[in-house]
Amino acid sequence: MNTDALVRQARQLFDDYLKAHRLRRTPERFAVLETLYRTNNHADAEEIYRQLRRRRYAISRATVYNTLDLLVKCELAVRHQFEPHLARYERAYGSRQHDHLICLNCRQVVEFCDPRIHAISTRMGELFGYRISGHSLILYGYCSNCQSQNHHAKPSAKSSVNDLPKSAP
Amino acid sequence: MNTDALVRQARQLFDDYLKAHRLRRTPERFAVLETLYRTNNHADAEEIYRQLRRRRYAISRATVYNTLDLLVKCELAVRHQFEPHLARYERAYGSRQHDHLICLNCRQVVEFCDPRIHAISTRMGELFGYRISGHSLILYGYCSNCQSQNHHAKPSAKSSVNDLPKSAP
DNA sequence: CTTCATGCAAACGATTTGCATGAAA
DNA sequence: TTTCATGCAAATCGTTTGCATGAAG
Repeated sequence: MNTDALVRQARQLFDDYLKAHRLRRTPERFAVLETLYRTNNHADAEEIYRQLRRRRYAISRATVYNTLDLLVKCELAVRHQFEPHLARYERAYGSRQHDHLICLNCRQVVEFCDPRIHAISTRMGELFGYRISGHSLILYGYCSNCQSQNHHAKPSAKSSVNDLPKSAP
Repeated sequence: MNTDALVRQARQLFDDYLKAHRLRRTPERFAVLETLYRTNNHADAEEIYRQLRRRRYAISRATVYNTLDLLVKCELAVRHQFEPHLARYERAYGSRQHDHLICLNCRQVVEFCDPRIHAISTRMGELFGYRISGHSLILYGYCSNCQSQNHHAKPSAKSSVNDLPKSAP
């Protein structure tokens, strides 16, 4: 998977979408798209904002948020809520549907696919008369690396107490 | 399932936990426990707070939050993040493990079980060398009732624009 | 009497919003 | 020239925190 080619295609799709919806094709919007598509996945708004700033690209947080919303709307991005108070974004074009496995200590995210999830969706939809439009499956645990070490060790520099989800696990 | 009996048992477990950890057995803490266990499930902190207030029980929001955290810690409650910016709590004693199906229009929550989820957890844990400690599966869709009506109709009085999760589906 | 939980109000932090400016069409 | 997106700062809102008071032990 050539990143440049992927970015070019995503740009084209975004351009088409903006045209079709009579929205403005501003450089800021394309900059956010490109940053998301070139960033290691699962970035939050602040990461995208800082990455653009690091490249001395002048943009405001508000525009980053607006554009991410737009990208979700046109299905070029997916929004995830892995933990409370922090939305993470992932590119949606050029990658197949998958779910996530998260390490509660180092927060590493692994992606996986399992056809049984789709089967469960369909089955429950029928059972309860719902028209299913999507799902979110997150497995929580400790990666092999963190299992060897002490789980209660300080999380890596980037993270803080608030980073660990209080939900689910 | 007799609610009174359930509450009594949960109270006992909480009492034991507080004693064992040398924490104070205050009336506020038991009031929150009881409210959670008597409330239709999936209540948020504000609902619990208002319910206590409605019964003219004087308590502060801070205490409600503190106690809910405590209940999660001692595994008498589970915290869910069905939507951004709002944690919901569910009693954990006296109900078996299950997952959730949520209507994107009326926000009704249905619970379901499917053994395949456990199988998936185990399989992925092995595959990636993770020790799995929990999971969260949420199916999003439209319930039969909301399918007949217009999905874009105003959500019910209690909810607002912000209520609909922007993530996942 | 000595903690420790409570209540209040202020602080927090991610996200949203209102409005004036400036760029896209 | 006419929108409409941007940038900024202020507002929002669920949740957390600091500190003085009061109750549990």
